[in-house]
Amino acid sequence: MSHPSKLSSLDRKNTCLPIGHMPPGEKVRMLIEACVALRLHRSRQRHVVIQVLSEMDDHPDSREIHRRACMIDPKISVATIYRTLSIFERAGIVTRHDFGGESGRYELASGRHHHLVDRRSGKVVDFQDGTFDALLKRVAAEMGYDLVDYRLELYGEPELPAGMSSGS
Amino acid sequence: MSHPSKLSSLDRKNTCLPIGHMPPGEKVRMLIEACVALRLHRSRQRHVVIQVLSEMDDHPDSREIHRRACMIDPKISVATIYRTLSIFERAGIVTRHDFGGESGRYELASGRHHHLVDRRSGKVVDFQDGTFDALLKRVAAEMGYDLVDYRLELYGEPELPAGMSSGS
DNA sequence: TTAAGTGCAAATCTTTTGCCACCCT
DNA sequence: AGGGTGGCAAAAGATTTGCACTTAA
Repeated sequence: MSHPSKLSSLDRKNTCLPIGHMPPGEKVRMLIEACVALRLHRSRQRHVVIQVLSEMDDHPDSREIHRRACMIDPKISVATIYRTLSIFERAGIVTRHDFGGESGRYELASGRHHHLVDRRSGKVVDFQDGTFDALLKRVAAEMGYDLVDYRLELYGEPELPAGMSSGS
Repeated sequence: MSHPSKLSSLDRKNTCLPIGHMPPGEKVRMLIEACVALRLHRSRQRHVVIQVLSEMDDHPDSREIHRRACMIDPKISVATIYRTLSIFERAGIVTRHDFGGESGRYELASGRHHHLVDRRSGKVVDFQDGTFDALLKRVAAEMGYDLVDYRLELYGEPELPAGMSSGS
């Protein structure tokens, strides 16, 4: 707890940023705004992370995010990456997933959507479907619970259009 | 890969053992049978793990499983626990989950069911619902994928029957 | 007999932290 | 000025692995 910052009040908020498919530049602006709201210093490193996050369209792990950050600022440390991601996660700016099992993978929190992991390539496809929310809320209620959150991940193999050589 | 064993052929099979709510003794018998099928030596330690797995009705992590195993055989090592669980997982005998984030949690693979994590107590409630399978298969197909597997976890807070003091 | 299995400790890997210098506000 | 921050390296925690010894088949 050497870096408690003043997140306490903004901790655990459920709001997601209204980031759909806006251009990176706009995301950057929005993330900086979020930092201002959080009363975080706008340090050079923080800005680098923001830039990396804004340009992501996949779900990289911490190591990969660090690598990308290093391409902008070669001396940024892993600790900073972890600390920043951790703060951003608690503030609801990014979401951390545990897809494979190895290391956590991140993405910008952008409203409710789900993931389909391509077992062949490891790629993650995002998709939306409002059907689940109501259905799952009902399921939880039947067991006596208020649905706070849920995780839904599909694992699939790409359908082969016709006869194609399959790997492996 | 110093212990490749002969799992290769039985690797990645999708079949789950038909273990519903059968008594522990029967589970033990069934797991031993599975070991025979896998051509695994029936060592003392392996039997201890089987016994522990058979008596579980929760979702303990490796450390907890080791602790329980130690109550039967105090000299069983963590390495053995990990190695055995790993083999069992690859053979489809147990399933490993990443609920919290800390360490993996295990359970006997017993057909399709889902989890609702009680945010208040950390307890995990299992439930079944055949509705999802067809629905998700369709969703995946719409994106051009064959649904191989999926993960669905609900996080909820227990509904308070009436007026009760809430924690936090 | 002999390959699989085990224990132990060291090695990996990911993520967190203590400490101190430094920069943003 | 002063507290939030970043870097570095050590720490922590989970899981894996090399090696020599046991043991099931």
